[in-house]
Amino acid sequence: MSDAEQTRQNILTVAADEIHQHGFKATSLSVILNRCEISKGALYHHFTSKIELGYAVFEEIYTPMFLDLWQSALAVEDPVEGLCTFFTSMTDQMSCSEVVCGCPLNNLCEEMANVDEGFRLRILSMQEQLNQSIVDALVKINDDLRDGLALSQVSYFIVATLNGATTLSKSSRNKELSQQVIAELCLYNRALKK
Amino acid sequence: MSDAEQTRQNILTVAADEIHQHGFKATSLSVILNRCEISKGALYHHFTSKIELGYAVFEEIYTPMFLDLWQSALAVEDPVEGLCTFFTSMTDQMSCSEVVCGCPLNNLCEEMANVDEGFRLRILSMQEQLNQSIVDALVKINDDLRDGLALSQVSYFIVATLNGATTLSKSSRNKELSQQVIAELCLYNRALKK
DNA sequence: CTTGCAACATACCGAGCGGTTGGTTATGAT
DNA sequence: ATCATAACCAACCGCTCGGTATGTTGCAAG
Repeated sequence: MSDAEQTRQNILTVAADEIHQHGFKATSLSVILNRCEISKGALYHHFTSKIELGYAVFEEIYTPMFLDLWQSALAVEDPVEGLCTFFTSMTDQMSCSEVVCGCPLNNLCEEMANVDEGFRLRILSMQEQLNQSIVDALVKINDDLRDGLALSQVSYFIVATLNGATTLSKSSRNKELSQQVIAELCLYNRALKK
Repeated sequence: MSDAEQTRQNILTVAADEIHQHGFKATSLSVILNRCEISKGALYHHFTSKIELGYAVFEEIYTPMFLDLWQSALAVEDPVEGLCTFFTSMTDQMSCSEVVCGCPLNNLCEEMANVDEGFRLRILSMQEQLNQSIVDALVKINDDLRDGLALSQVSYFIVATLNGATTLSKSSRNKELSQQVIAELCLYNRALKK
């Protein structure tokens, strides 16, 4: 990787971390510059504006990380159990700081979806991709599932609950609440089967 | 109501609306001043700082509005059905702008809980109150419910899902997603019964 | 060996922010 | 009628923000 590309990647990584911690608007370019030990000229050489940097972070950092995580949870023989173990192990492994910061994509959706169309469309696209992935995985074991399930609706329900769980635990500063909600979510998941 | 109190209430109402629309940090005092047609001196006569104004909005506007809403949904013969009709009618009646803005308390939790301890504790207290109200309502019809339910866990699950639903629909700019999640939530709710 | 452009660095800009200061007007008790 | 104080106003302050204009360095092609 060339030096320039290295610099770009470094900016993206640091920016992703800052945005995760403080949100997009509260993320200061000067902090990114300090952490990267570069000048403002360097940043604006690679990105035309703050918001373009934000889009790049979304597309090149958050999106692949997110999709890979869910894909690995769904690409098992029993995706229902795959999701349950995914949710449980995720919350168990989360550090306190991660609990407080929440899910980067959920955060961005909350903060930016109703403010910036570029972010909104990117988030929307991701949500639709994710929903399709879950539906596909559930269709594969359709014979084991209860009749009359609206799978797309079920999928959105699962994602919504998960996001709500992480938001809830932001106020309690611990993962207990999150774990409770996820325990209940796993009960719901398993009840999808016959 | 005295003129001074009128001014104070006006500030609170306008600030509540601005915070709902743009979040706390992005809410500009000068916008509030313009909308209220008062000077900065007037605002700082009634509130010592921006964040104290935020606390006042939370306690005097959001909290009573929120608790009353839930209380009226729960204070019926069958709270399970009460919640279902509450959720459904709420999303049905929501205007597009309300869909985009989301729930004020959920927004504040996302934005401020991990930044300001004053907000965090107020939000946490509200969540605990709300959870207790739901649990109390469910206990009353315990005989009609399935055995072995963890009612507090169930209650947090419901709230988390509802919050997640509003967040989801921020990116799609319509209430379809929200309605789907809530339809599924009603199925879950009714399945709590024997 | 030069020349050109990518890859940075430095210094600065205007705008908006929350907050303060010093004054003015209205009100209500004495 | 007086006078303290509540209620309010206008001007300003320091600061940080995203963004820009200009200058410098290094490498790579010709």
